[in-house]
Amino acid sequence: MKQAPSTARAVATPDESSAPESDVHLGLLDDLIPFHLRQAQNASFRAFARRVGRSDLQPGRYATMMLIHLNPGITQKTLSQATGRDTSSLTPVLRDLALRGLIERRQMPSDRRSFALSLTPEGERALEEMARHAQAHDRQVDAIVGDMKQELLALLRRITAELS
Amino acid sequence: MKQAPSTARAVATPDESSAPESDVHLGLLDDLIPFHLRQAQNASFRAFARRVGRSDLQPGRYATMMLIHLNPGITQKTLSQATGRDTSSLTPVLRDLALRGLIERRQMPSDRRSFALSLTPEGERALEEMARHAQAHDRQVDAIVGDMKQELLALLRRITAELS
DNA sequence: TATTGTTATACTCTATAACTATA
DNA sequence: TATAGTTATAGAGTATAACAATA
Repeated sequence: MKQAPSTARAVATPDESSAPESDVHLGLLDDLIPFHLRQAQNASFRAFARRVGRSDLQPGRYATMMLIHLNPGITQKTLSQATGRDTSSLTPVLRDLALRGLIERRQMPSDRRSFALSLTPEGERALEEMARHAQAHDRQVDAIVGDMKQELLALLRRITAELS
Repeated sequence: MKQAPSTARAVATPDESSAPESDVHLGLLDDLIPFHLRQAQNASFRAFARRVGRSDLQPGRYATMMLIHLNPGITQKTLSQATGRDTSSLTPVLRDLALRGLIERRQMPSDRRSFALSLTPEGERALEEMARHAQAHDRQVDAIVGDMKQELLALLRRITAELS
């Protein structure tokens, strides 16, 4: 992910606009959606990680567990599609979660190649603890966005859908 | 980074809303800004990477080079602040770019602890080639967002600023 | 003492290719 | 033949801690 600028500018002389971090010139970057999408996502992730701190469950595992919680019996294939990852990326994550007793994998009788995923009671507890941090984070971002939330969500969903 | 949901839902029975990837239930996730921020950023990055293909310059290097281009003489410290990374994360990236002849590092006479970064002519050429891909990507995202672009940029900038 | 940057090290996330087992 | 998932392997990106050079 990253940004996407445009024509390169000759040398210095950039015009600043908003100065997100320091007084670094962003030039044309400042008008590009992919750039700011990344900056915002990055800031949001770090803020969330800061909240979670040295918790047992790391931020990266949260979406995975939440999706399993919301879709008990989901297979790895479906889960990988939902998050846009290859199934091989999911294997070590799920193995780790299973080893720690947070998820359960049951071979499906109908198709023994597949495994139905679900959270264990301990997994549900871990998820709820993480959810407390997440809720605080969500509320903070909601407050920043204010009454534009629905419009923002609509735009983000559209970007995701059309670029997938 | 990830998303942040909230209260866990008991078992199945999730209400879907928008079905971004497959027909996976998103439940409360679907109403959370951090979640969709990540999904959109992820989709945007992948779309950009797809465009660039097996190019010499990878997407991850693009923002770094663009910022050096826009701010010739910038130091590693300032650059790391602008992108929210630790200086130690930047070291290998800059070393690689320097080895490939794309950037130049001049020790500053005023403070010999610092190095002034700039693109070489070859670096400028590489950046311009990458910028062509980026422009096409930018235009695609612009088209998706339509006339809401300025509002979206304003929201993303605000999220970045307030969570930093 | 404080700051810029590097080194050593480690961890997370991700992918590709080859593979197993099922279908 | 095609699909679900694993293994082996690799690469990108990031961080912390200890350090060197300089301020």
